[in-house]
Amino acid sequence: MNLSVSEENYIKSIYKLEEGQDSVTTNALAYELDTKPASVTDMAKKLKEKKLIAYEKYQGINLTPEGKKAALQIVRRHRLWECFLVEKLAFSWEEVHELAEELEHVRSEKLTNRLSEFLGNPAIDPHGDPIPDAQGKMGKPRTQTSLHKSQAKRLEVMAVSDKSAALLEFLTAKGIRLGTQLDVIERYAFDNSIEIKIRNQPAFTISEQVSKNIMVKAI
Amino acid sequence: MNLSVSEENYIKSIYKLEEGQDSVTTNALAYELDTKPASVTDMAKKLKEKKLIAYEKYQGINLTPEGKKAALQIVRRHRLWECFLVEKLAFSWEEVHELAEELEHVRSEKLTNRLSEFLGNPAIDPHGDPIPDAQGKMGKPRTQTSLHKSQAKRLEVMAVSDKSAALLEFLTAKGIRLGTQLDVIERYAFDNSIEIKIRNQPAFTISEQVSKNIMVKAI
DNA sequence: AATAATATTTAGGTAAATCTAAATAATAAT
DNA sequence: ATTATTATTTAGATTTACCTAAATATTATT
Ligand SMILES: [Mn+2]
Ligand SMILES: [Mn+2]
Ligand SMILES: [Mn+2]
Ligand SMILES: [Mn+2]
Repeated sequence: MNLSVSEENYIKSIYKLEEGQDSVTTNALAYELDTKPASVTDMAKKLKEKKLIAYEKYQGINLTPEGKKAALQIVRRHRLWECFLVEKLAFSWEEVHELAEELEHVRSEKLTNRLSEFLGNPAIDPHGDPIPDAQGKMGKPRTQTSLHKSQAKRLEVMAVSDKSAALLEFLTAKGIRLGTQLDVIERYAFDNSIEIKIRNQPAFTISEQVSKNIMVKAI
Repeated sequence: MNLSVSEENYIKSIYKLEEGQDSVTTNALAYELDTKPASVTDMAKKLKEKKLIAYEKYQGINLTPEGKKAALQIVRRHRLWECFLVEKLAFSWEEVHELAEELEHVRSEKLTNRLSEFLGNPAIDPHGDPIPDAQGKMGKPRTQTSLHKSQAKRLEVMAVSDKSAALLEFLTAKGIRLGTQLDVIERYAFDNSIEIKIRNQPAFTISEQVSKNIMVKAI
């Protein structure tokens, strides 16, 4: 199956939005891809024709097994390139998503597998997300719990779900990265903000929007 | 100046064909890009509009200084990725051109410069071609002499001008790579074939098509 | 159940990059 | 200097991936 760059971006976004939800909505996909609902409907017809998605008018979109397989290959390439950029070229985690968005479209299994090998077959990317293997097998995310929902007092940061440079820069500035351990000092019911503390540094408060996107594990 | 992938491929091909010639012909460019002359005329108008080429109906095509600058950046990315693939991912020289043809279109100066640094700022690519620096400065090819034209008896292979997998595989099979030293045993006027010998190995004969594409330096 | 609000699709269009076939210009051969 | 050949351009289509505006479905609210 030969996919265009645009088709690949759709497939990848559908895969992302499908998680949790039982089907992906036209508007959600348009928003995710920064395009218009009418364009999504057009592409949905095309991807259905190619048997990569199940789609009936007004019924939402789901990947077929074939579509999911394609999605996992794209995700694999995306995350491997992110690793490369961070580990070999010393990019920071907020710079790599955008570049990987382009590099992911170079379709060569040999290149992908050689790159993976070169990086030591990494299992997670710079944002804590698992990397599918050559067969498309991917471990479950190491945790599904956000700092926002977690009840624990002492936590370790396992992943970040929003990959915008804005959030990632903010976290870096606050000293929060993968593996960072922190204590929850206080939760404020009024705005769901959380006061946290890293090691011996002074405590500080983060908003709900931030804590929702930090995935944690109790320690 | 924001160029599409297609525009970049045109610019790069014009740059390549311009060398030696004083201008590039519609048909030559169509052949090089594996497209039709009518398409070239269309694109010529567009690139002229963007001031990347000088073009008048029936008069052939030349890069403007701006166009040349753009071309050198693309060539730089192409050749750096080729180095990466060969030196870090253990690809052979006949596999890398096609992959670099795609990777070259990821436009990020930061990525390009970091990649160059990671590779130790290489000066030549796996085919012996010089790599432009960040400013677009490129050393002259180390030699302009083909094995076909050279009069010398003892030579060193400096570059290969045809990047087709067919030729490169052939050369590899015959034990010819960059830096290989060889002796010319005989030149046959009938078909311009040449008998050569590498070290202690038995001599063999190569055709004119092959010897034309091997760039050499007398030693 | 009727109406309002929201979501989705359709109709009809645009821009980029290609194509084929036909027309025209430039060059080579008589 | 004609004529033939080759090169190039134009005219008119096609495909992909978008768009806006209008129509239609679905869902939520009275
Ligand atoms: Mn992408
Ligand atoms: Mn990532
Ligand atoms: Mn290319
Ligand atoms: Mn090369």
